[in-house]
Amino acid sequence: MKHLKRWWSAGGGLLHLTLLLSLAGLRVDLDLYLLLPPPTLLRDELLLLGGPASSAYALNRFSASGGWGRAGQLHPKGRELDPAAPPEGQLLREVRALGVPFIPRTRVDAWLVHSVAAGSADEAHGLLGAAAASSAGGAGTSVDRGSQAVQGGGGDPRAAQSGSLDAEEEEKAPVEPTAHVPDAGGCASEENEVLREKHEAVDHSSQREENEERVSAQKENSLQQNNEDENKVAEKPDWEAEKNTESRNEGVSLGDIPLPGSISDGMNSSAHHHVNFSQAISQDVNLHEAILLCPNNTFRRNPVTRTSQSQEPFLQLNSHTTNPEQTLPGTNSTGFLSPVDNHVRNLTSQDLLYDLDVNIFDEINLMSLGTEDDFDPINVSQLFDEPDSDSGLSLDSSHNSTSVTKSNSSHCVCEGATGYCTDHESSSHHDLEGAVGGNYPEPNKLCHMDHSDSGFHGDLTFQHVFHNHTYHLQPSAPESTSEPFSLPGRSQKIRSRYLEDTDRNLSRDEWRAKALHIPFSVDEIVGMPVDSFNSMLSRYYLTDLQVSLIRDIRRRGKNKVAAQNCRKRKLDIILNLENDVCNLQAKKETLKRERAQCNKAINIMKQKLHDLYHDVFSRLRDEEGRPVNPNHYALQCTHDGSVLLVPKELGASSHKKGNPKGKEKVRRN
DNA sequence: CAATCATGTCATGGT
DNA sequence: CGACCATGACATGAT
Repeated sequence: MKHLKRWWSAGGGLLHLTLLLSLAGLRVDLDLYLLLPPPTLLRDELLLLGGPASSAYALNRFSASGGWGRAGQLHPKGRELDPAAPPEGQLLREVRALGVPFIPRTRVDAWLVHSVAAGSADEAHGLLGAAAASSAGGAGTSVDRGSQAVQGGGGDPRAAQSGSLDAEEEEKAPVEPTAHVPDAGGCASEENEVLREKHEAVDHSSQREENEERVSAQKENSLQQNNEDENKVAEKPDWEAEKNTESRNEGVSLGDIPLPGSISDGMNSSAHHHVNFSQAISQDVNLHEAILLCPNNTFRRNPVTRTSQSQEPFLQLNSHTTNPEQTLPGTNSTGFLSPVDNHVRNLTSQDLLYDLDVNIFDEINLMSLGTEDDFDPINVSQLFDEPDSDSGLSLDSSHNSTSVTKSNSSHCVCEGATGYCTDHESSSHHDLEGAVGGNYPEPNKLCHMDHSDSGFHGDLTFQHVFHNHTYHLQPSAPESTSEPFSLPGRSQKIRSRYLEDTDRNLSRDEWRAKALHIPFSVDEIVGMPVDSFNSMLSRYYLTDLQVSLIRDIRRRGKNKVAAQNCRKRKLDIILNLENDVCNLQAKKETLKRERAQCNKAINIMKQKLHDLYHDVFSRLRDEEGRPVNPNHYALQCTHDGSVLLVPKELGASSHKKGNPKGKEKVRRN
């Protein structure tokens, strides 16, 4: 869908509209053909792409009316497609002239049609009829594949039967993921068996070589495209577009499901039709791996669930798109249909499966991208080995899940599905966004998934597909009680991963919460009032581990804030004390200065008094007219204000006796 | 490489 | 008694 968006944003016009419709036709056909979201979702996707709503609805009406027009030409199973349609070579040229990268998938379909047309007419009618019925069914018409085949084809009942058979066997096939390519026949319908028999005379070895070359050539371009996707993700936070991208890729990916392992044979036969399907082959292989892996991953973990809940094929998902809750049990593919407006933050086992599967299909998309256009083996190897990648964390080295994906763009889908993000993270963490504040459609009981015992040790590709999911749950056990990487046996990559996350403002608790799929943000957990917090815990089905982690997060968060406040307070106190010290020191200096001034004034007063004293004595005269000696006499003031001249030796005694003996009144001259 | 700082976390006590 | 807060002590990473 990002291609769609690119084209859409590149310019409007009838050409683009036609192209969109064509692609939509392909998508819708894939939807019906491969049990992908119905055209209603396509409408939403187009809306989310930013295109005019009228166009989206026009698409819906268009598809509902069955008028696929060019879509029918694009897709060999389209309603208007007939054997007289232009050869796929011309078709592909036309499409390529429009810049449509769906060529590979179209090739496959075109090949399928041509193969069927060249072979059994009844089979062709069966397939085409089913496809035509699918197209005629229009947007939003949720019909299971079998009924489609019966209704549309009207002829070959095997087509209808094959629909359900495919769906069932698609779930069973993943039991042996490593043998998916040859075992893809497990998903094969009877038509495909016929096709396989029809083309098995072709040289397989040469085809493999050609495929390998094609794969490497395509993978070189894939990473470039992937980088473009990442850039687009970085500059485009809306997860819807990425979801659409994933959906498109899934559509392309899943589109190859009905073309089982025999498709390689079919590709060989396609040479008769002058069509190079090697690209489609590589795509088909990877996508088939993906589709095989998807249910395998989910059900491998819980075989009981697989047998008890997953009996419904994918088509059930498709038929219940408008009511996703009904499609949930055991069908992890609900991730495709994750409605945006579902209830937020209901953590369920299906939600976990949803994340799981979405991540898986993210990887699938990566692979399909890698095989679709460009592919760089070196980059891909880095993609698997790079510890700094974003989408996953391999917590358990025993899983060999060291591969870390760079398919950030696809991971945005998860975030988009959940639609709740509190962190200022780069798009690289979008695969985890759902963990914190996720959008979960139904509050079922949480299924604590333990991927550690999944025992999956597939090849690198499969590890790549699975590593995200090992990440989700690995930290759960030790995480609640210790640091993410405090255990001595932990991988260094965990540490680097964690440090990376912390560098991106992803706190430890956020990291833990995401790891345990806590459906609340750390801020919520910490800042929520206690009543709301308790009611929240009671409202959601959370495991003890999750509750414990949530409480720990709350405790740590509050204590962290308290510690910050405490330190801030302490610093304030220290600063205040320092200010007090400064103030007191300044006051002390001031007092010192005042004291000095006072002393100086006192001295001045003393001097003046002394001068006055001597001046007074110099003016005094005794009875004989002689100057009074100040050493023998002293001046003494009385209460009435008179001044007496008292002899010093008599001063003390006179003080006792009252009136001095030789007391005289001072006479001023 | 040690010292210092900043921050998170835990334990503990008080409210 | 539980929740919350304050704070000392410790660990760890950064500078």
